[in-house]
Amino acid sequence: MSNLLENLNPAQLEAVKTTEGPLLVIAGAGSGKTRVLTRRLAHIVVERKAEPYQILAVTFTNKAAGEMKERVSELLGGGVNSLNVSTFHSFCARFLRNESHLIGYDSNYTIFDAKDAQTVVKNCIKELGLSNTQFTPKAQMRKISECKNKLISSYDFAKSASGYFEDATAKIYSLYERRLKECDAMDFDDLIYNSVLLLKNHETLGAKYRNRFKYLMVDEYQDTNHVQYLLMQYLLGAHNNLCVVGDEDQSIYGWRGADIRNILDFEKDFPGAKIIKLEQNYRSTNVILDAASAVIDNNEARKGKKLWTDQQGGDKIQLLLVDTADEEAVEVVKTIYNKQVTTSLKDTAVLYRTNAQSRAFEEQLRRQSLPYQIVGGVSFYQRKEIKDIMAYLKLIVNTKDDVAFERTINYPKRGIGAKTVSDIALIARRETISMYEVIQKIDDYPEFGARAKRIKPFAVLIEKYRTEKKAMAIDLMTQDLVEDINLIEELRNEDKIIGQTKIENIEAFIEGVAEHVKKNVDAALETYLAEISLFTDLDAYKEIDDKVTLMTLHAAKGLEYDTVFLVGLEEGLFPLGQATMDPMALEEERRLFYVGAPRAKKRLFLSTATTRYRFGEVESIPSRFIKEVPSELVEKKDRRHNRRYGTGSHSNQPVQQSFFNRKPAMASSQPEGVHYEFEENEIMKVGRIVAHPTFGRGRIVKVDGMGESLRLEIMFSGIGLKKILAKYAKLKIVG
DNA sequence: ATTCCCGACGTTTTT
DNA sequence: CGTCGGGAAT
Repeated sequence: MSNLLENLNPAQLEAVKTTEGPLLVIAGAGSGKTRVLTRRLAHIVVERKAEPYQILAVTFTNKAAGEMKERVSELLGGGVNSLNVSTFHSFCARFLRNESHLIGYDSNYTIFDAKDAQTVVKNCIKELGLSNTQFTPKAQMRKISECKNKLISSYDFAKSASGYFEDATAKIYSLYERRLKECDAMDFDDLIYNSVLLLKNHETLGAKYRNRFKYLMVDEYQDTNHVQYLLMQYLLGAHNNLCVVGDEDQSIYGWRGADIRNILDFEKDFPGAKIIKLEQNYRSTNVILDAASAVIDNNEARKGKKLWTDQQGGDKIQLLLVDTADEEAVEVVKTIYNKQVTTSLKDTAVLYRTNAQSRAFEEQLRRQSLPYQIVGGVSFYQRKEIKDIMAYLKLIVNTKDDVAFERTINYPKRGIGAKTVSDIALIARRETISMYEVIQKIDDYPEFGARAKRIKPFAVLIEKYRTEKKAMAIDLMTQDLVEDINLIEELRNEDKIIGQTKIENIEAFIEGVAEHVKKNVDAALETYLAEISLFTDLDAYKEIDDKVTLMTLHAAKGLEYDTVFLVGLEEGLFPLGQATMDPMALEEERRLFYVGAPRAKKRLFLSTATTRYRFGEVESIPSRFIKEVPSELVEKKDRRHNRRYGTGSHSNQPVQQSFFNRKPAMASSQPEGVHYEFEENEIMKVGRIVAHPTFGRGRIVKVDGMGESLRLEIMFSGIGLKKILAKYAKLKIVG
């Protein structure tokens, strides 16, 4: 197995061979980080320093964990199942399955996703009688999450809270915690938070795990937050064998509590730590690296590192200037289309700052019949129909899960209205039992009259599957359940067209369960649910298909493509909104650019539009990041119809443009500063034939309002009458 | 209980 | 254009 140490540059070799004591590996983009991590792990095993199960390696995504596991397994000649390579969240979830009884949780506790958690917060705000405009679930959830990431309990928070707003948040936080506990549920943050508390407060437990793991490794260390940092501290035994790999310049999760100090202070935290820098890049051309380096050089908070490559030169970076987001998509797709001959589609990616930007590209790619896939956005497991069926399964596993109860009790319809549900909730609170328990004993509560009859079958149904899940393969059980509740029928009735895709999703879900069963005979529903609760869309992504990939910059981390289009480089979009005002946030945006650019191996395209719709139509000015790229590395392509603005010039007079008046304006190449005040109705009048991106062709039958609030009623062939707000619908006039 | 219509909101990034 | 909540109609 001596080949473990072959084909490594000196720094990489050093990192692989340094197995003892604290080690920080600073790994620039494309510097062979994964190679080092996997070789190092395999090296420890081969040298018999530890058994595979005594090594713990943590990453952030399931995908990264899966890859690492696979590659280590290959290096070791396969068949090694006992490797502990997992994400922070899944490691903790498993840990808690074994140990959560110590904090009063059942081992079959439920994991609430972000949306479930927010629903609970919303209910708490309502229950406390607080104004839901002053206290939005989103903002409160964020504060709670922030606390948990810093290991601040609701109790601690309440103690230090001052003023009306903080007091209210404290109340929401503690009620939220109580509700979670009552549901036997944890949110994402709890998984790590509770694990840390357990290790901290139960000395014997801590000792057990510290004894067990002889080597710890953390990938993407720059993205760890405080609790994650603590988790590693509590797992780290006296041997001090902690290896962290990261790159402070790639820290892009500050908004999720990632604490860049973890990596910056590593030497302070672990005296005598060895530091190895991997600075040779094996991925991108010199041009691309120079551009990325030049931009990141504008940041203050960094250790300083210089990436280099021996691939000299390379294609210049193409800067594309266009008028609108739509034309940006047209130009990008045109370029992809022409490049197909030289670059296969699977080696091409379009990266953007926000998911909302994907639409225009999707539309154009579809128009050109170029296959594409979107990574991220609405994940499969977040779709309504999937969450619905999962809610049934969750309730079957954990009847205390009131969120699942409320989701399933009247879907598909059983004639149980809001009133009955809130009555059930009230009694559940009063008796401190779960909502499900209330309906099980419904006859005991005189509050329910004849209505109770309608609820009973639901309890019978759930009980049936609680028994069935013990005796039956879970894929067959799920299939049964779907038939039992008539879900397919229900979906078909809701909407003919949309229903069909939902039905397909349900079928795909069942297929997924079946696959899981194939891999794990006797698979338990409990563990399967736990697993998929931590899945993301990213994890399913494979680069096998020959498709163009569309995703956010965040999602692109760790991936690489021959050709990359970095789009929407405009002030306010990238860097995004508030970040332009806040220096720290701006640095994070800059790091995001630094993460994104070297995703390109050979060719990098940047693009900017001069107008873009974001909350009304606003004029965009080019991103400062464009100016930070040395101009000799850039080739400019101006595809604007109306070149009123230079690349860097600012127009202090925003041009009021709506979708409708823009078209004629462009055609007639107007001089600067002209306002195009068309009477929209001139164009959008009854009888006109228009094309809608999703509904197809249709005829305008009614026009209402004007300007921003112009409303149209359009009769679409095959679909029917639709009411549409013209401001948003991307309509084209056809006749 | 359910359905439908209106207005008000909203967009970062994700385990 | 989505989702959500409120309120009225059925």
